[in-house]
Amino acid sequence: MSKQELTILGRAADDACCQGLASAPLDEQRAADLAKIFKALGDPVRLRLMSMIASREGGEVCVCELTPAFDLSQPTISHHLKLLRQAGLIDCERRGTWVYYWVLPGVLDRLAGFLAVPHSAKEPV
Amino acid sequence: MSKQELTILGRAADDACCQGLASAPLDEQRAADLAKIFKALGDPVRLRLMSMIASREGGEVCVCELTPAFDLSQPTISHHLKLLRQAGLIDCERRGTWVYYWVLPGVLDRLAGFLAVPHSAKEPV
DNA sequence: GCCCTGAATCGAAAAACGTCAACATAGAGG
DNA sequence: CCTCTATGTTGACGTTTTTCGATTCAGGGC
Repeated sequence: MSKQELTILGRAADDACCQGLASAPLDEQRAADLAKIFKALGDPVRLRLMSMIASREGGEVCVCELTPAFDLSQPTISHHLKLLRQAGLIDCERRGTWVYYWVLPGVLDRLAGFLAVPHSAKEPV
Repeated sequence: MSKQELTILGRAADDACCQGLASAPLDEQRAADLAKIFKALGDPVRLRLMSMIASREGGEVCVCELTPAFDLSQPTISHHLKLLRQAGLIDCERRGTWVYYWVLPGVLDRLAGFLAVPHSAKEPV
């Protein structure tokens, strides 16, 4: 359950951190990988899910706490969580009856690093 | 041509920078505003467009330089540029026959700040 | 004025997406 | 084993998105 295409996209975000959006034109492959990540964040429900998970003390949230926060059916939430997982943003683990989700460490920081031009690159001092 | 809904979404990203994704669960409104921005970046073509514009020495690119970089029709590129503009990420100006695009200053940094948890908030030291 | 070039808009078709109801699966606890 | 609860999966449907060709608009030059 916890291994999907995390590696690929994780790598994508990883590489991306070292060559930001504004440092050079993206090649098609990297653009495709990164677009998948941004697309995952490009939905209000998924953004809120991410926020609920990321802001959680302890880093983990049970699905049973996420679902009732929305006016959506349980399968829909499950579907959104799956997309976030396939984008390499979160992962999950079943523990008895419940499933817990957490944000993969470093992903958000790498993504932020990709967006923000490294200060040094901006101002050569 | 240069004033669309830039203000609204620009504000959204602005507020967001002060209350990151991981600091507290996003309310519906902010989630919707921010999702629009991420959705704009959630397409390979638009990501490449953003990158081509952002990485440009001088900060400006003529559409006539962007269009031939893709295997897509001119109207399609024009449409993607419009979406990026409506998301508050770029702006443009006509100069004679040509139209030039640039990345709105600070937008990418604010977005990055929204994603990356402020270091201080992470480690209270 | 007329035409030419660059870019945006319009209208339509195909593909992708978000959502649900129905069903399937995984554990816990009898 | 049977049942109950918590999640994931499937199939379908309406909406949105992506893309194009055709058209329109804006300026420059004749």
